[in-house]
Amino acid sequence: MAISSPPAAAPPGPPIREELVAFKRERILEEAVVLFYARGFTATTLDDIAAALGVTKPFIYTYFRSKTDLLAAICKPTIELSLDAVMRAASAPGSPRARLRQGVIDFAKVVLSRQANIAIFFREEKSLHPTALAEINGLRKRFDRALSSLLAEGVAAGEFHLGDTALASLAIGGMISWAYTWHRPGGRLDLDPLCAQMADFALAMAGAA
Amino acid sequence: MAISSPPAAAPPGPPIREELVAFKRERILEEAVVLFYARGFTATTLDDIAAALGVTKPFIYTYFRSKTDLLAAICKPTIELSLDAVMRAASAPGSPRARLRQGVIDFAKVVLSRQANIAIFFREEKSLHPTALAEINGLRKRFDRALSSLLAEGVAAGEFHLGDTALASLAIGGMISWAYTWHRPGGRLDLDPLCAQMADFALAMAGAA
DNA sequence: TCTCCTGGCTACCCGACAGTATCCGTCGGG
DNA sequence: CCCGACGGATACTGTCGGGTAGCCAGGAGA
Repeated sequence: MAISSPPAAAPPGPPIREELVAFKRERILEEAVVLFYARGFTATTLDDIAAALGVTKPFIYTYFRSKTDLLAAICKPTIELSLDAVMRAASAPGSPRARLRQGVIDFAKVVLSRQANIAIFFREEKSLHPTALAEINGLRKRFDRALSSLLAEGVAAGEFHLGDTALASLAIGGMISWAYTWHRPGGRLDLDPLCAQMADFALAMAGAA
Repeated sequence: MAISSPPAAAPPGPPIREELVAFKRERILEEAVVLFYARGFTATTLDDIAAALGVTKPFIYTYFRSKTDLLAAICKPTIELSLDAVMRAASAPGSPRARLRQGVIDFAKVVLSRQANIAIFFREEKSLHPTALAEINGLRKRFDRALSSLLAEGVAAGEFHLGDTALASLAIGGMISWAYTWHRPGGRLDLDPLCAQMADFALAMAGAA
């Protein structure tokens, strides 16, 4: 289901060759993230990305079908990681309280460690191919549902106190997601205490005082 | 020699003419918001906007200097309204608790009623002229400071319980701002109850249980 | 050393869009 | 009934960026 695989890569190819291809793709993505984040998607040309890599435009075209394909490859895996974080929390053992705390921490870590990717997704959503956008929005729906049902579980267990779990999941998700807007790596707070405080806020919102 | 018709719009110009100009500017902005919101800034051409208004491109150029000027005129007043909401709350009489509640409600109303403008700002930030962006970011700084000091006041009064008021103001501001992402007018919840619930979340985060 | 063949580069095309120079119809005033 | 001015349209230009066709270098095998 490789959303963006090299057009003419033979599946049973030589072993090392595949790794080379993967490595090149990864380097292209890295540089693209830096530039898209700094200048925006449309303001960044493929020539810019190629120049940053010390290659030329056709090089990129041998590893990605199009500019929007590149964008999708930046956004989708990051959203998948966010979903993973909350899914893990939803299906883990332990009290809803502990699981919510851990889920929020893991999700916050994804947001903060892949800040640029997150920012690019939310800013450039409109530039994604409709199909890719639909896939990603499916992931986001599952994210909200998982968080919401974890909250509902906590309410049923008497640990949380809130009326509208769907709204609360949007509020909690929003509070964390928003961090891509203001977080500056190497700022006043380190990653771990920051995530811990966010988790405290989330627990407060859930009425787990 | 009272030549009574200044060629360009002079401050003491004719009375009704000014209103006409303001009206045309407003209509242009309205249509631009709709299109920028739906398709994105760079994907929308000035010809598109002109067509939606039933006019042509030079018409727009007589009321706005450039495409980015149009963008600034969409974003800045909306951010000003947000700042107003929290400034009013900060300098109002009453308990910190009541003022935080009201401030959050007012701010949420700005976000939800001008959802498209907010979305455009956060998505197209990079397309703003650096000067305009700097002005807007100044407003946002003041927003955070005002909210943060209201929280500090509540802590001093013993009504709120939290350690880091600066972080809390980012978290609360983020939770509300994020609503532009998911709110659908005419959805499950009406405006007023929605804002009220957001205010409850904010109070919970402030430790005002 | 000759010859494929693969991977990357040079050089180009084409469409699109911001911004502008110029023209035209209309309307008020004399 | 003419004149001048103004609002707006038509039509053009310059530029820029995504995407592609075709060439060339260099290594591996014979």
